[in-house]
Amino acid sequence: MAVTIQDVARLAGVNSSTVSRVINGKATITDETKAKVYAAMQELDYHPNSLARSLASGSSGAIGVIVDARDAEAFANEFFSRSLFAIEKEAQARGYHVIIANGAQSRGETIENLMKEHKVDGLILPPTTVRPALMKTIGQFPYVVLGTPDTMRSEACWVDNNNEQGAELAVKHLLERGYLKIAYLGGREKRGFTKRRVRGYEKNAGGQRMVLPTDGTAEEACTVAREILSAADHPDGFVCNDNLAAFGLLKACRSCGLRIPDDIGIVAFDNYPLAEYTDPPLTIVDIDTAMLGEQTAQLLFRRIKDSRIGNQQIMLSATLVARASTERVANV
Amino acid sequence: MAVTIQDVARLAGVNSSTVSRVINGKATITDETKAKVYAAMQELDYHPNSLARSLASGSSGAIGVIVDARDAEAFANEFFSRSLFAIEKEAQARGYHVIIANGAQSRGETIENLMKEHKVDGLILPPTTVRPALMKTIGQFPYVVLGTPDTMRSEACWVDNNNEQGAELAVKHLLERGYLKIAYLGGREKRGFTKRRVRGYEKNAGGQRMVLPTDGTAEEACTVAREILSAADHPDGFVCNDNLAAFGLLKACRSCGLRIPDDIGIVAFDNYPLAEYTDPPLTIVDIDTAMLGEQTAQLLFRRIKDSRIGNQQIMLSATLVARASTERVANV
DNA sequence: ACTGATTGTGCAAGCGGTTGCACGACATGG
DNA sequence: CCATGTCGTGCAACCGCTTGCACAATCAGT
Repeated sequence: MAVTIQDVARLAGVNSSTVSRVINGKATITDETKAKVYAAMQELDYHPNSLARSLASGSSGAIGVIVDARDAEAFANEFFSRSLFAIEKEAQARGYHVIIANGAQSRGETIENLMKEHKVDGLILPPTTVRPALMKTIGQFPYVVLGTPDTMRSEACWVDNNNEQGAELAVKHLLERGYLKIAYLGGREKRGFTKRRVRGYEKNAGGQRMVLPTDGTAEEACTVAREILSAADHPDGFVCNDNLAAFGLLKACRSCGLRIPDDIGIVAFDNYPLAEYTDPPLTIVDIDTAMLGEQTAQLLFRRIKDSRIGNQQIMLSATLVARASTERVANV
Repeated sequence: MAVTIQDVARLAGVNSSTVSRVINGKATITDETKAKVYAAMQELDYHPNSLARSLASGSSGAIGVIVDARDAEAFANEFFSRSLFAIEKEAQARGYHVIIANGAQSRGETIENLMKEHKVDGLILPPTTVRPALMKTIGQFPYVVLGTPDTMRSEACWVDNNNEQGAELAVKHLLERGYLKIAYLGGREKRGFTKRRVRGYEKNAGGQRMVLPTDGTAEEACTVAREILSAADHPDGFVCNDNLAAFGLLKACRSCGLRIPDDIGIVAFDNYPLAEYTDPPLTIVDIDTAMLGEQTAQLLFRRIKDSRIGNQQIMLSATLVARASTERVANV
């Protein structure tokens, strides 16, 4: 049916192995022969069958990106999408394909299959999948975790942004701007990255600790915030775990008649395009998701190429982008 | 190195072809033999090499999803992400993998390679890739366009939501609520889906036509809206091309001292989680992206299974979700 | 009991490439 | 001028699985 390497060889008057070598540049070939082969390929519109090539060469030419998504939200979140974009870019530059797979429903099965059935040469995993059981089977295989795993933190191979340091930036900024009583709003407290952000918050909040976890929705953030803000000595500064929490908080402030940034200061995590279009625009802790994806992919490809490269941990730092939601003149 | 089908066959005391048949259920096999084979597979922790399997069987077991993204935004947009989630779900249910690839930089090359190198059994394409040249090569191959192509609209195979009807809903809703002068804000007018939305707007706006295209950013929407709103007889109803436009418009209204929904009514396209958390919450035209992805994937798999299934066009309808941004009592 | 259909399994030829080994041709050095 | 290298290409095995064909064994029908 399709045109094979044999057809090309026949037309070019050489052996198929020569054609293979021309394609892969794996040996010294006369310019004359090369020309004949190229001409034949052109004429027949030859495209090597990547399946056959993979089988013979032992590498699939693809990497797998596992997502842990029970619902569409995780797929849709900016963090994942933007990282994925960067990952795909790195992969394409190296002639690799990206297979995405949802690992949520199938506890590890998907991941192991991708690996054991030779479908991918390497894997990018979400932190939740890092468990001793899985690591035992996957340990020898090229993988990188995108995020900090809760367990096996110092053994696993991962790339993450520094959530703890990000939260520190946020708290310091609020204090500098003259806010006195700082709370942390949003996020499921059990989640790894929330825990680390909370830790960064605690370290710098000067002994105070007011952590207000939610179920992750804007709605609950609003409810929780409203309750807190109705108390007499409510906080005047908030670090929000994400944009949803910030939106809920904004709504709560409106309904309580509190003004931002005069009465309340707000810093939110994540660089969300719309965070600049709230009223007022939100000061944010910027997570460079593109860089994150890029670094993760680069590390993975390094490990695919050279299996001796051991596990390493890369921590990228976050930066603060000040906007109007904390624009209070200090110590008024 | 890895355990092969031969190893299993040897241990089970049968021929490798029997093992193959057991795995694929392609023939009648004694229960006894089956049991032996399963036991051997278990004992050796056998995983069939999908590469070899694909080569022999002629199908890769993967579908490709092409994204047309110059920047990360397209990847990050809800539309794409949520559809992708649904597509992956359908694929996983059928034992297929999903390969994503950015087709933006490489005009068609990526797409053709995916197909011609037998890397995928089918493709989901963005509307922008539908060109006669590409269709000539891809026409015989199972594909579905996610969105309405501008050219070859009636020949190509696609699934889309009804943007025209969605815009009609929006305009009718505004008129019913007593808004009189309706404008369309946002979107690059050249883009296919924007064009169709504008058409739906025009049909129902009762002869008036005020279309305000932008470069797609919230910033420009804000600038454009501010200018329009400063005129004496400015519009009192807006259909926004997306949430970014709506956010820009909200900001413009604030700065002009116009109140929503009393002075201005707003309907925005797309079901964005935060659209409920603006001030006031936005009335939206809900595009069911999950359904869109699902239908697209299902159609693709039907075509993969049965190559005689011709090109078809599926149009899903949009629904309106009324919220406070249009909550004006009619004819006050 | 004999023939023909059915069932269960083995054999071996692919699927379309890659790659170690071999070998002839030509260049180089003593 | 012969021994020794290097270069360019062909040969054939192999990657691990699928599948058409063959064949022995079992079963049903008359």
